[in-house]
Amino acid sequence: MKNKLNADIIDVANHAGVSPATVSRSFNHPDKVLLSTRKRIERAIAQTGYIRNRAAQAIQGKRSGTVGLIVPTLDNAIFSNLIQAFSEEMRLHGFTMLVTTHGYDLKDEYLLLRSLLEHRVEGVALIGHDHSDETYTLLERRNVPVVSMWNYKEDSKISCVGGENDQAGRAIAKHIVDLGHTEIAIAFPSVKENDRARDRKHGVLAYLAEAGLTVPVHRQIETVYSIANARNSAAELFEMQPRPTAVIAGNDVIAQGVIYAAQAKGLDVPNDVSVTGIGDFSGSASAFPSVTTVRMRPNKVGKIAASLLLERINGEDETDPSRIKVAVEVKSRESTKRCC
Amino acid sequence: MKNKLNADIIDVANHAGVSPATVSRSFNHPDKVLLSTRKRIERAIAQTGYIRNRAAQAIQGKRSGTVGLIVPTLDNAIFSNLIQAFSEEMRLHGFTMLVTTHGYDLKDEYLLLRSLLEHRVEGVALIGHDHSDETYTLLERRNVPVVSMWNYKEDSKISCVGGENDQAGRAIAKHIVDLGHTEIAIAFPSVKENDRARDRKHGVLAYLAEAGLTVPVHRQIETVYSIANARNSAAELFEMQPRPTAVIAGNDVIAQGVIYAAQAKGLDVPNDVSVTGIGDFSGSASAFPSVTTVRMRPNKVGKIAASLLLERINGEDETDPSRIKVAVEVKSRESTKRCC
DNA sequence: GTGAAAGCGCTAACAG
DNA sequence: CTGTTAGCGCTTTCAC
Repeated sequence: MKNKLNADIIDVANHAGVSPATVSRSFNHPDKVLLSTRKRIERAIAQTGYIRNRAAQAIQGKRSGTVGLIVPTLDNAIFSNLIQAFSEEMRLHGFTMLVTTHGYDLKDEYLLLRSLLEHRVEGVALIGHDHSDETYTLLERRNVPVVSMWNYKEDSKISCVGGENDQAGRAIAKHIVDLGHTEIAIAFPSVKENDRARDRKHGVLAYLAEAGLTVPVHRQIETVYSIANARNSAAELFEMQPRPTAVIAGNDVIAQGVIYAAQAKGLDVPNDVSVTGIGDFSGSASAFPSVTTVRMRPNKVGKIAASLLLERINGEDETDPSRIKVAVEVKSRESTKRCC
Repeated sequence: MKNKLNADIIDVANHAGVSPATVSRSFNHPDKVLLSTRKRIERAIAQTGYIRNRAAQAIQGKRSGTVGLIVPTLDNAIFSNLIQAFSEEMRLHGFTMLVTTHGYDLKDEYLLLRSLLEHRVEGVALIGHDHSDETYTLLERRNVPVVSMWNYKEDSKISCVGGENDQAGRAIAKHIVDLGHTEIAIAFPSVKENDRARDRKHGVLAYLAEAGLTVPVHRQIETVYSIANARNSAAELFEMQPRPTAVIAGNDVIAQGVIYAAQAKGLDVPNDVSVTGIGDFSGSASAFPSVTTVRMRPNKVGKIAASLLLERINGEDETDPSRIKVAVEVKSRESTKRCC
């Protein structure tokens, strides 16, 4: 009964005068242990300063108590809400989250997945549907519970929870068209390896086309995901003749950049130009002017995705993918106005 | 040599015609294995689809390949940059990050720390210096490499990397005083269990006091960390008589909310009122008006903290805490102007 | 340079 | 309800 630096289950057992198995049981099946012995064990745990070793537990081929999350980036607000919601739900159920970022590089994503699997995560959450073949193959081969967040897709290979980004694009385009705008510009991030942005952009352009409106290439700007970049890239938009009366941005951060760019040119939003985002990030409703956008409900998505994943983790058999659609909805606010 | 679902090291060994020990070695001490056998093993790995089991590795009492990160929240931009930088550096060195959030509840933080230790993280990163006694005790008792990010403190119990938040507060207060403002208001988050906010606020008030300025209580508003809340809480500020000519906010998000509140009241920033933040979050420089703030260099802090932690993890002996001060610097921008 | 064998800390049967 | 036993998958001496 030496005083090791880090007590193990045997030390605790000795201290409590029981066998290691009983200590183990009191953790994993407390109902199968007499209350009095459980008390004794608890005291022994406190005395020895014992902390369970999940690694030793995980090695039994069972629960590691972890889930993996792979996101493109943590560096901005996009995924913050989603991750927070997902994380909280997971924690509520006793899971710890391993988080990694691939910086929109799907080659990297595969490597990250591998490393998560090395840690024997019990489930994996990804963003969207653009993943490398290797990623999909590995997922299937290992038969890991997995869920894709943020984009609903009717025929997704894996379970998914999210809004229809295509619909989001159409909806916001409709909003602008309904307001009578015809001189329209768009500002989107790169759609490479990013199905969310691609779907949104496609939805916007498709709706506009159906409405008989085309957006000339010089009015389609591409910008990376930051207010600064969006503001810079958008500046040129307001020098064109004729000046666009509406700018549809791929997300709220870009929209905010566009608004700043307009204001810096002395233009008023929405009187001189209407601007829309997609996402309804926290802050968009409180900005001045508040930003018209499409609500995507990241909290809901994160929470549902976590539940779905937990179900899969605890479930016996792997059924077909579940797909849960979270409704998107245009939030009309101060940054848009009837045209001209 | 059956085709198990998930190959283990023995399957690989059989496939390669070597012993498990050699396979293990080729992972952990590749230089101790003949190149030719290593090749053979690699092929076997590919064929079997083997993925290392870190849990089994960690159980040897050695490397788990993980580090833990405990932050107050992921839900907003504050820590995004910091986390991203920290995470990237860790990943570069082969570590995977376990992330948890405590929602500014230090009781919870302790529990989270315990759960991270259950997973045998090799090191832990925390935010700031406000932690429960239990947390500090546990850290010391287990002798876990640990680093505190985001606030420099000369006499911290544990290693730390960050700017001096007290100085940040003083610096921004000086900026406002130098511009001739005397009717000053402040808008800060709760300083309970949050040493960063407390130090900043203290710095601001201390500097103002030294300059002979006091901020009456009704001009000290408390707001939670969001643009929406800040905007709401700040609204009353602009109804007071005399109206403050400057508002010092505890961070950039709150500053942005204050700016919107002012604009919504028809006030011009900075002509009617100057507003400052602290933090220089991404976006603050590109806002319109751009926000005068104090640069805290989250990327630098995150990266340095990671390096420090890695040093500790790899280092033989635990020396005294290292403390690295990252210089803070006022960024004077459009949201502030000489008074009256 | 490689293999055999003895655990790492814990859990899941199986007895009792 | 509790103890005994036999591993989980891997790493690390120690021989060879």
